[in-house]
Amino acid sequence: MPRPRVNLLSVDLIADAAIELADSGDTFGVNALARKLGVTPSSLYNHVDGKDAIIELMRSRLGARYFPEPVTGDWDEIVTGTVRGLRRLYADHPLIVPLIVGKTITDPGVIGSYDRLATALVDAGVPDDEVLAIVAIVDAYAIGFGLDLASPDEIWQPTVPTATLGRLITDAAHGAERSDAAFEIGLEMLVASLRLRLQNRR
Amino acid sequence: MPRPRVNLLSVDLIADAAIELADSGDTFGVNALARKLGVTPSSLYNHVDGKDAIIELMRSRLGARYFPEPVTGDWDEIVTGTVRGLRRLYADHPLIVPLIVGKTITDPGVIGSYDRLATALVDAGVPDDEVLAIVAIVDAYAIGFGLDLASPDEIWQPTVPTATLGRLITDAAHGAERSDAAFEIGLEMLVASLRLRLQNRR
DNA sequence: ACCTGAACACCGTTCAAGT
DNA sequence: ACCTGAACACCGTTCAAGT
Repeated sequence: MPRPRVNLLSVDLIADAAIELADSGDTFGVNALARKLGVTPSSLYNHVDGKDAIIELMRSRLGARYFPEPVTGDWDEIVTGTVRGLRRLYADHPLIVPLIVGKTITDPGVIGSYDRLATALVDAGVPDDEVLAIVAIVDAYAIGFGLDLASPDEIWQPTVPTATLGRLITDAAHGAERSDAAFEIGLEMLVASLRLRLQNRR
Repeated sequence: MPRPRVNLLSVDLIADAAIELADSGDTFGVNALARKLGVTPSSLYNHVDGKDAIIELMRSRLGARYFPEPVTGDWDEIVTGTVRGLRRLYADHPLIVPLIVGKTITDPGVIGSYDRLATALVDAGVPDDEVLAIVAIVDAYAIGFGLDLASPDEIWQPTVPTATLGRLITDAAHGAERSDAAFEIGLEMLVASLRLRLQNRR
């Protein structure tokens, strides 16, 4: 019964199924993932090192998918390219954001992306002790918009009368175009602010 | 044996213990919380509606503690006041951020804070369909800096050589003052951008 | 009204046993 | 090398039983 001639699992299969499971909205977990793959939970441990490793695997796989090649160019092109990529990733897979937020990043590919961003900022003249903060801001901006795209009517759920919030939430058709426009404006603001900050430093 | 003459639990006791537990870094959960309170897990359900309700209770209690009175003033004062308050909250309790992020906000006090911010933006002339996005950005900015303050050397953990990131992480003494300065600069950038955006709309 | 203790369905993880 | 099945310690939640 055990061990069919052709393998049932692989790291890639697990990663893809994990992403699908998270996207579906069902509660994410090792057991549910095994169920989805038609396999016993313990089988997964032949390929992967537990739940956290699976989550890191999802980050890695999505990173590779949304950044098939390194973002290059001037520092501002790297910033906008990276933020736009992250935003598409989070917009397409908003439900993985709560899963990965706050978890340590180890995947070499993803580390490489942040490293190139940090290098570009250093090369552009940003003082060392501010680079990490700026990278974090850039990341937070993308995550924030990803979460916003997810479903704003689930972020705030007023149980008492409100002056403005309740009306805005019900009014918000929440079209992708409108959110896209707001995102681009915010990104321009971000880059303009960084540019200003750089000029003052030189 | 059960039911001592004086109650062992109350909503406030549970909330405070939950915050302490989360801050301690031990894995957060109903069982661990009950253990900390010297009580059976099922006892908690006489006062509180389960794990998610406890987390929302933590948000409520911390919100009341860090915003003892409503933030008032012009829209920009409300923005800066709210962001600074949120940032102090997240900086003092960084480990609750992963717990609350992405979870629906229902607490009337916290809803009220966001409602006042939204109202101020509407009054200042921000178009309805952009207010929610801006509120989300403001929130993401505070959360991002809260996470950043937590422990940056745990966010990125390079396993391969890096050009810049590894050096910055080891160099970053990560003093509170330096992070404070970066936060204030970023906040000024944020408000300046919003102000510019408002002028163009009028 | 408030707490216990038993029970339930479910976690994530380990490991011996099979091929 | 890869999968199963049993086992483990642990979840969150419900509920009858006690005072």
